[in-house]
Amino acid sequence: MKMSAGVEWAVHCCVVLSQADGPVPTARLAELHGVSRTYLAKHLQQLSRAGLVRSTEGRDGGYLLTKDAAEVSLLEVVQAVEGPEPAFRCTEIRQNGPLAARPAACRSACGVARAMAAAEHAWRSSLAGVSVADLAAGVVEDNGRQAFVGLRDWLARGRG
Amino acid sequence: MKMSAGVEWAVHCCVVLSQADGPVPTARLAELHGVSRTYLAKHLQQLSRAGLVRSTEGRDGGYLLTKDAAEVSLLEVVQAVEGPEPAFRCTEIRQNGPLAARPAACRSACGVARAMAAAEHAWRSSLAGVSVADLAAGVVEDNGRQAFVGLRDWLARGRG
DNA sequence: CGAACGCGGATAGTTGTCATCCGCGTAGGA
DNA sequence: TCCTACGCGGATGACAACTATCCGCGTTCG
Repeated sequence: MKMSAGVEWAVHCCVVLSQADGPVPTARLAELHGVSRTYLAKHLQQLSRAGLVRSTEGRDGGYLLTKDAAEVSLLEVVQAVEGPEPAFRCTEIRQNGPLAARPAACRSACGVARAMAAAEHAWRSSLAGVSVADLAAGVVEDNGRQAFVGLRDWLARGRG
Repeated sequence: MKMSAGVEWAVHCCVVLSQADGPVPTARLAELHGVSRTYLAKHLQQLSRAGLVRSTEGRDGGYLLTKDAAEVSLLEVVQAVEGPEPAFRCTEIRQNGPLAARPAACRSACGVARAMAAAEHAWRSSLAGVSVADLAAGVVEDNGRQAFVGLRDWLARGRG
């Protein structure tokens, strides 16, 4: 059970976008994080389709957060990249074999699926409780207040 | 982010084993659940290596739970099949690029990794709170008390 | 001894992730 | 008007993981 590495990239990009003054192009985000430009573009497109991010086309274009960073939860970012499907998929094996449960008893999900769903709900709730703004605050806590000052300078240099 | 289908098989097998009077061979478990015998064998070997299940070799051999069903958590079964690695793997991209965080600031995990780890901890806690005995009780609740009577009969017919 | 069983390795088919490239449309500046 | 920088979507391919099967080996019991 592994999460795509694109999730990590997407989250960090959202944190950076929360500090940007204008649109940030893919190439800048890729250079900043030291990752593949073309592949990062794919994940940014996913964020765009999910509505978390807005793209400005044409020259001087780039990406912007669509909402305030405090309104964007980590869960939204993860699901934009990973998709909404739960990790556990019940195949209803209780309906297989010689002792198959009667369909009448299968109107509700089986106990195994219920327990798995509850665990994933706990996971999603935890992610939903963290916003991009919280993550940005964590960076300041770890790296000092001037951490984002350097970032804004570097982004502005790109716009020359 | 998908979980292996083998997890579902393994969990259902544990519930069945909790109701068995003696060793149950792989072929019987596979027939009962309508799944591939050879592939299920792989997952049962994983449970065996994890110590959740004990194998009796030779003729009339098969699998037994090593502990009381109330002592076996769903988390143990999931991790026996899926492995212990977390779904999110931090690649420390904060140390990449022109504005890399100083190594000194990276002694602790980055905020993103911390949030992800907290969510996975919530997931594991939820799974740890459910035992195989709880799942068996759920089957009785859904299918009536005689659900496992038929199962025990069917398993005994195999030993006939 | 023979039959039934678990164990481990070898082997593929299929799917999903990771990554790259190209052509297209769009917007701003010279 | 043209050029350039940019996002978008499709096509493509390398690689790993999951899914599935088979075989030979050792063990146990009648």
